[in-house]
Amino acid sequence: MTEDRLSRVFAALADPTRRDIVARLAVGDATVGQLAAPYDVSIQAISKHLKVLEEAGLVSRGRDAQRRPCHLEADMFELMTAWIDRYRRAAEERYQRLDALLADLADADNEKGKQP
Amino acid sequence: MTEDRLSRVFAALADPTRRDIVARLAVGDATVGQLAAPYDVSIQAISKHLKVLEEAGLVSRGRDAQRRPCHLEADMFELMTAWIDRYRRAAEERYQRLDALLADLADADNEKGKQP
DNA sequence: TGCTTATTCAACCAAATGGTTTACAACGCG
DNA sequence: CGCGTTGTAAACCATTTGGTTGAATAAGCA
Repeated sequence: MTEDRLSRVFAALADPTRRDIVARLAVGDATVGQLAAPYDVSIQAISKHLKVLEEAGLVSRGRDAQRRPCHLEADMFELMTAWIDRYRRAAEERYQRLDALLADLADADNEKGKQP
Repeated sequence: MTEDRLSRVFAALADPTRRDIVARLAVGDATVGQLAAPYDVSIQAISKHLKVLEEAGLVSRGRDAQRRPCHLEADMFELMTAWIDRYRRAAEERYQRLDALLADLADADNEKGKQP
């Protein structure tokens, strides 16, 4: 394996067409042909996009005769939200500490100002 | 503009080095040199990464003499979580509707079974 | 069996990406 | 002023990516 899960998930969702496909699959499962219909790119291009989404763990595929129904694996989203939340929260905490620090400094200044 | 905000944010975070930098900046602001120190790539490569993060709106840079302190813009994370949550929730709802449907079918079968 | 439908595989191409090196700009300091 | 420090810009290179077309595979149907 050359790249980790998180990288593949983020990279997969960096493409607007793939985000579109995810949005479509959130409504319900669909075949490659059904997913390709709205776009004016070849069906092979959509097949490639689905492979990327599958390798990222965002989509799984079953089999129904010639068709390969695609299914959204929403679990992968939690992996991303976990990552994002971790650093968003850290940044927020840092901001609050800075805020408190500035408030303290302001207080100190006020104290000083009271005895010229 | 050739690509939308969301695409740039996802693409920026698809690179492990850039996710590392975000993690580092969540702790506190830092200069390019400080951010580059842990890696064995050139400082120019890190500078490029920062440019990508900046264009994605994830990082902003001030100026302190020769130094250009980098600051994490945590707001951008909300854009992502909003997108993710939207489709995760849709997929969950769909799953629950399917669940209810299957339960109904099972009930119907039970009713049938009661009168042979 | 052969025909049609649904999908993937393979080879190819242009553009983007992540890295390098060299050169250059901005600033503080002696 | 000249000098070291800090960072960006430019040119270049290898690899990846998103697309194409044409051939191959898989399964239902006449």
